[in-house]
Amino acid sequence: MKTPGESGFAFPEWAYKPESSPGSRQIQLWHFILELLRKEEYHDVIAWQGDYGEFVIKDPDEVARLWGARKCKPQMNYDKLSRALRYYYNKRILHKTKGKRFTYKFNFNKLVLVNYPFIDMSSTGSSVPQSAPPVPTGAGTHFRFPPSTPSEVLSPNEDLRSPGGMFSSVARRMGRGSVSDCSDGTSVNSEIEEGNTGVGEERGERGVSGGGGPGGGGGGFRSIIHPRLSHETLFRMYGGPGNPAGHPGSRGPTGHRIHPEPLSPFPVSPLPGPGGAGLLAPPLSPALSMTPTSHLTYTPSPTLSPMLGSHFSFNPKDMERYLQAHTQSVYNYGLSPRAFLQYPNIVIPQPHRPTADKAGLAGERGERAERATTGGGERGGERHHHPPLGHSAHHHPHPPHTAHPHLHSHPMHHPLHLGEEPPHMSPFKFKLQPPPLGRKQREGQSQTKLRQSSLSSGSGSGSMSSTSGLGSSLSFGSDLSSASGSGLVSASSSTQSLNSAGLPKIKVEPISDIESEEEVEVTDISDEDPDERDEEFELFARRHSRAPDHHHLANGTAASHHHPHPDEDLDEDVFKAPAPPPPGLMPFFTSQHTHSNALRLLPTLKSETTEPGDSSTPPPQTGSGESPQTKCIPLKLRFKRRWSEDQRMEASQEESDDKKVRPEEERDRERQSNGQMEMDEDGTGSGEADSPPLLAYEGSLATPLASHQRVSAELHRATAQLSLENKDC
DNA sequence: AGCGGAATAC
DNA sequence: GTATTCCGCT
Repeated sequence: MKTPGESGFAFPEWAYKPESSPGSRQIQLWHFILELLRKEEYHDVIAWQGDYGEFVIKDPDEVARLWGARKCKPQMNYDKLSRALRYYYNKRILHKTKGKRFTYKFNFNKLVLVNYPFIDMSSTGSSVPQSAPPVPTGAGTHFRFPPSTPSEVLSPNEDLRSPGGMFSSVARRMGRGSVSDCSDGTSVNSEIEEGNTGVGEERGERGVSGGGGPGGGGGGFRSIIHPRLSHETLFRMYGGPGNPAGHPGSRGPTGHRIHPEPLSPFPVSPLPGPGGAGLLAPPLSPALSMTPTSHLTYTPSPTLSPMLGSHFSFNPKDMERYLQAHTQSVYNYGLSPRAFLQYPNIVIPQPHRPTADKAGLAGERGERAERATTGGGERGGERHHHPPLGHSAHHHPHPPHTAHPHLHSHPMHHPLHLGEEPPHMSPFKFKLQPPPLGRKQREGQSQTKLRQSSLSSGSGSGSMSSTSGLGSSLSFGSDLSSASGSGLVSASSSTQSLNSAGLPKIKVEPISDIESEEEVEVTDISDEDPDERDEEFELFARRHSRAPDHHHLANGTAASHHHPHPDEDLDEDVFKAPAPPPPGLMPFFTSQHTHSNALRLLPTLKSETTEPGDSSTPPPQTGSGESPQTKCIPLKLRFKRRWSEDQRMEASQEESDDKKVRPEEERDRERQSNGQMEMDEDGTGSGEADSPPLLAYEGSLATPLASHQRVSAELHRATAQLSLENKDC
């Protein structure tokens, strides 16, 4: 399916189809929600508000009505609609903002951040608000993250959250897809159309699609990522192409968005990219991120990157900005630190968060004004983050349990650490911690435990929470390490390093992510912190987790396989793939993304890595030595892949875990595997699989040492390196 | 208000 | 696989 391979693009075939099949193809509620959110006409019924990605349903009944109209379910009501919304919790597409009525939040952070770390901000030109996650640009495309217009309430700074944009492609898709709509198959707008009736007719079709004109600013975005999903959507949202700055209010219905390509389903076609690049990526994910693989059908492959085709352009400044933004997001939104992992060396300034909430909510409308545009001003240095959020502060309120102190104190504190977080300044990014127990173990020890008491094991088994944290961190770390190759890696790396060097014979099994996921999820998806973290986490974890068999690590080749889950693969690549950096360079960019992207760019590499484009293609051989290219690819990578595959198997469980039950079979499998795995004690292996290393980021953060300068330098280096990679390899 | 199980529709 | 419908429980 996925396939884009065929096309060469990332987009799956289905993407091109308008219609779609049932199931997922039909318009999905979240798409619909986004659609409404992007339209000014509906601001009275639903609007962005609060944190990034957060929206409030001002008129539940109306929203339900609209939805019902769209789906031809006259009996629809908020209760039902909300049920549907709740199903998204597990998928991580959404979560409830606790304490706020009718307020939900999209999990964009992870999507963006994780998936598209590199973005060409420059192209965008505008500065990105911190909160807004950067968007990747496609080759030609630029995404604009920041929302152009906030629908409503954004504070000036905060715009970000509100994605004013639209996601044209999605919309289109929907439109087309909408066939099923009751309304008429035709309309593009169908979704809303109904709304038309109700609300405004004008919104007409065109509106829907809008894609983006680049309007103002920057954006043109047409690109997209994945058609199907949300990537696009998401991005667009942020980007707001239409006008980003544009503004909203003003534009009339007509104005709204114009879309260049009304027909095309995906707009994007676009991406003219460079070679296939065009595409980009698939994305990320929302699917991924959002959905764990299994959930969404469409799962796009996470592949990669946006960068594929595109250019990778990013300049240090941008990166900084991005990082900052990212940071901000993390802080504000409680993202997982993982995010930082990518840039281990970089130190990001911590955002300030205002404690106070944005009171703004109330004032929404007035505010909405144009803050969007301005956002940019600041820059990077420190953008203050004005965080959007006041809410950040308030969020917490809820639960004590969750309580993250994150607020004020370090941002990092997320719960992850739970209690432990040694700050460490060491150069290493990662902290060593004991790896979490394998699922099996855990289970074995106490199956019950998990649920019963998270606390129970505390350290050993690790309480759930803790465990997760660790696990993730570790795993991630490993990735990083591999990627970077350089010193960054610390602990975890050890294992990997071996791998890279030689190959690993070890099979590591990650500890299950599951836990972490579970934990998080279990705990509360809703919570911001946890959530996000989870999500990100998930991404990683999932990928890894799926391992099938462990088999052959030794070979290295094996890996290749791939195919397994396209998504996953991609993900893996994306995340993991670290190219081996030239030895000296890259310390910092090791991030998987980078590499992966780089790799992708390179044809040769590609083969190995699986491509981005499509997941479908598995790289055939990755044999180790085979190709010259190989050199480019680090053993580690291979190893990882392999590993990941192995994990996948397990992972699959994870997903399911998330929620609830896993099949026993899997469990068994896991157990077995675990048994093998145990070795990783260092965590490397293990951890890695799943999780990202918080640590790492912690460390980095913690270390003030790195200064911006340093960062810059690194960025430059990284850039340089990338170039190299591209060329060469 | 919100959650989530269960059955069911598509 | 998603969403709808119902419904009992907080």
